[in-house]
Amino acid sequence: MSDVLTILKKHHLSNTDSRRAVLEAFLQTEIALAHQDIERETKERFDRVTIYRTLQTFIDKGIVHTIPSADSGTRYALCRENCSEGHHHDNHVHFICDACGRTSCLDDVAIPSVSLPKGYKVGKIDMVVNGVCPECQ
Amino acid sequence: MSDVLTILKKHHLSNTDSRRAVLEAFLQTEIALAHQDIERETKERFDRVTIYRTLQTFIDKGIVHTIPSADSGTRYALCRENCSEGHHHDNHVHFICDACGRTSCLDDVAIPSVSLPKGYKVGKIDMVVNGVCPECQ
DNA sequence: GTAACTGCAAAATATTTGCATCCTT
DNA sequence: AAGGATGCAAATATTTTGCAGTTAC
Repeated sequence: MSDVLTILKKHHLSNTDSRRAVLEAFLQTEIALAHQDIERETKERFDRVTIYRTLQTFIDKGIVHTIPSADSGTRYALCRENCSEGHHHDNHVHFICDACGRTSCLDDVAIPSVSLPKGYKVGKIDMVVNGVCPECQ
Repeated sequence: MSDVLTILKKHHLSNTDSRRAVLEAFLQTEIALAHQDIERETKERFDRVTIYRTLQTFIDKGIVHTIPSADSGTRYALCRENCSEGHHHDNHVHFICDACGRTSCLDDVAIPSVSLPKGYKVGKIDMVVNGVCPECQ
């Protein structure tokens, strides 16, 4: 069974055209995708709204995560492991290349721990590095 | 001379109503402000567009910085020090409270260093912690 | 067959641009 | 006086919602 169907089954999601196409778009790339990238990758076969809803479903189920950014818009990437419904565990650093604009997950770089002042309860931690990627050097 | 005028003068900006009002809004709060917060704080005296342009000017001059977020929209906070035109040096952790929704700068918490794989050139690093703030515990 | 998913229309929200006018220096 | 800043109108972009028709199981 294909990866795509495995993922859908694992998360108890029905097997629809748009879910398969969006998942395939993620599996075929190393980088994080913006909503617009996904429309293009799926060859405009699906309505914009359907893609928004599909992405939201995937986020709810722990299949993809969003990457924070101050400048560019929201980007999405596959969760590599351990994410379950309603609870993301992404613990890796994200990298945004200022030259090519691409966002990627550095799956092998763990977010270092940080200690906050007394009274703060820590949930999720995001770390986003901007710079120049190896391809653009 | 007021803080506000000192800041404007330091960055060679003309002394206008909207710039004074926006700066005062930042000086009167501990938390990061969204565009909409600023409209409210300045009592809708200024056009939405003017506030966008004022904020962009402040970012360009190194007076405020934006805080990345995956969910909520862009938020802005004063740079405490060391930022100069075209170059931000914010090295502190940002905190977003999931209970009250407020975003704040933890000026005393430095972003820990992280080493990336060979080939990546590091520019800016952002760290955003989500959780529950002391007031909401 | 039924609940869930999709497409379309439209609303709501966010941000940018052009231009004429006004204000700061 | 001159250049920059502002307000208004409008364009553009992004995301959400309602609803009727379609599809997966």
